[in-house]
Amino acid sequence: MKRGTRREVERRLLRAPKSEQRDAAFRKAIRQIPRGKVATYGQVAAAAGYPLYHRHVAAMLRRSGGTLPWQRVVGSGGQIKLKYEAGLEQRTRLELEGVRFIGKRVDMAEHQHRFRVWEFD
DNA sequence: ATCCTGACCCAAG
DNA sequence: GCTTGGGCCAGGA
Repeated sequence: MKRGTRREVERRLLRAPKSEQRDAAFRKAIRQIPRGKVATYGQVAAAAGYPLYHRHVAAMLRRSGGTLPWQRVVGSGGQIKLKYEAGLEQRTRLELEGVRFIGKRVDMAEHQHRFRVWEFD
């Protein structure tokens, strides 16, 4: 993927619709979740600077194909929100990263990612 | 403008 | 553990 100078990126963002900026912020937050850790939709939204936009994180994830570690985003309490096969795949992917489950939920005490507070933009 | 929908969330019962 | 109802917000029809 082409990088672009910081200036170009900034200019593109200014021109972009608000929803694009939001999604970019979501993606940025999600990319910061390391292997073996997870964050909730709400935490991603808040970390990105958009509290109350948890549903939109899900919407963005749904559209965005493959480019993100989507399996690391779960529902509150560590619940997997995807249904059927997709849900199983997410669980499998997480377990492959070493994430342990307690029943149907991710062991959040052990695997929840804490976003650093100083990463605004 | 209205109505519906969603990989959500939370408090109740 | 459930199930329900309400709140939340933007996008699409």
